[in-house]
Amino acid sequence: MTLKFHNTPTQEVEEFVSLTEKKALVYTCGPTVYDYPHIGNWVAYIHWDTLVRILMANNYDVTRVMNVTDVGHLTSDADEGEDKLEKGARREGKTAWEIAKFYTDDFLSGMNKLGMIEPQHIAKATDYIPQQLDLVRTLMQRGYTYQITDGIYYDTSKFPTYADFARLKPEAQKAGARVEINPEKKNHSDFALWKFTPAGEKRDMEWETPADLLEKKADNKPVMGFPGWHLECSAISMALLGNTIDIHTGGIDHIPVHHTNEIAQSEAATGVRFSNYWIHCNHLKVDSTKISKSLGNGYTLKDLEDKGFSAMDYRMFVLQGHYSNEGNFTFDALTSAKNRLHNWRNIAALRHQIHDTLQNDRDKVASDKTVLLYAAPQAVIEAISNDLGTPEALRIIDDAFARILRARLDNIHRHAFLELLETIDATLGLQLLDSTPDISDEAKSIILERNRAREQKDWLKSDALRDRLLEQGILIRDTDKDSIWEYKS
RNA sequence: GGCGCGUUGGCGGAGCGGUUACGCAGAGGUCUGCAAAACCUUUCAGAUGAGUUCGACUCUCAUACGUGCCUCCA
Repeated sequence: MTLKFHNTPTQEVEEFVSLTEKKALVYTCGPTVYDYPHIGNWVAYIHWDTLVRILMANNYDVTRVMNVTDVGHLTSDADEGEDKLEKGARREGKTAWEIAKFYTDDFLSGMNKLGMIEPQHIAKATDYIPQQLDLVRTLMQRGYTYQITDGIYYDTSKFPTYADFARLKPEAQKAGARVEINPEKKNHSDFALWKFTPAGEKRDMEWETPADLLEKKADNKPVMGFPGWHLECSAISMALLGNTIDIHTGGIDHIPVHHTNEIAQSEAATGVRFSNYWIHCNHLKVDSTKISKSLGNGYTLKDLEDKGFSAMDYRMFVLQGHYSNEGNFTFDALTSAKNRLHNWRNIAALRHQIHDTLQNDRDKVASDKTVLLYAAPQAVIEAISNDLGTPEALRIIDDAFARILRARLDNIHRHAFLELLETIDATLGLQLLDSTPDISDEAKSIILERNRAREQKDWLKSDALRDRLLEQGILIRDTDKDSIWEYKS
């Protein structure tokens, strides 16, 4: 099967060809762990989880790295702002290290709730300080750096293709820029590789700047410092995956600055292409407007849970939209997604109610319905392989489920049905199988008893038994042949 | 000023060059011991104007409106 992705540099949907056959090296720009992630942040990770799943469904051996930014991410890219971690630490009266640990753990637990496949490597920026310093050293030796008062900077004018990736037009951009320009910088787009701790300050997180990286030293005191944000992704990616990787993912906001800078510093250092494919997801709006702290619409998973929505409900909501489109979150839309997932679960639960022999299955192969059901898993994989077309995949699943719902239980091909459910869980991570356990033997015997009562037209008894099942969270609906149970919503 | 994304039926929101999304809500009906479900029907679907085409909601261009990025952010 052909895998295709929209590749940012070419702005086209391209066929995916990996560096090594059937192996995929993937790098995901991870969270800055200074606060709870909001639903907009999670959109990206849900899409990248789908990316990993569809690679695996196409038999790729995936090695994925996600960094955790636990140092150096400034609140402003004018390279003057505070470090987010240090700021968060002051806010909560803790050290930056404690803040990083707390929010990293919270992030990982969120990934788990959302049913994500954990990357093979979760790399903390602070664990890769030597590699980052090595990268600065290489860039220095190649003449790409210069030192000013507050740090060591990358000279973007030395990298001729700097503007290409994001199709930047530096002069035009300047006109509308809201950034204060650091007068010591040679070019507007130059960025800090390594920042010096300001004189007289002591940071929770700081490292000694190696002497050979400093242009000149006034005295013999160590110069403390910390990495600029862009440096870590390059250093970690190259350390764990090599100089060139297959796919680098991120949000669209990363295109003009973060990824542009990653490419500049990585390719200047190695002389080879940093990543063959760049996949970027669009942003999520809430109630048609941007997510921002001041509007109070940056809901967290916890906020959704408090309102009665699970992480999986939210995952369904995200999968309903395409990653390249701007999404719009509303609680009505989330309710729709929740209902859809609930309906799907009830359909998944039908597998407990089909009692087949192999012989039955063989007989059913002949019918058109079962043929269509057999085609569904492949169709789902194809849809997602085509530039992560999850909305199309959901449509295919709805189609297949509608056929199942209309069919009588003994007309459903159990094997094909199970295969479809397994494919859905493998590619979309909705955990339909895990979330739909069989009912208890007691409940089953109540259903049998009720069926006997119905045969005897003892409606009083049958309705009483139905109420008893309802108390256990089990709804019964009678069709002309079967009595089917469902989970109460 | 530059770079993007969007505009679909009562609401939210998809796919597709020629046929149903789906969810929520309303109305009528079929079926049913009842309930539920399912199914059928229904309320101007495709911002506007051109173009390509035998044929466009789907491709191209323009216009209008909305919205995001160009400080940190997914």
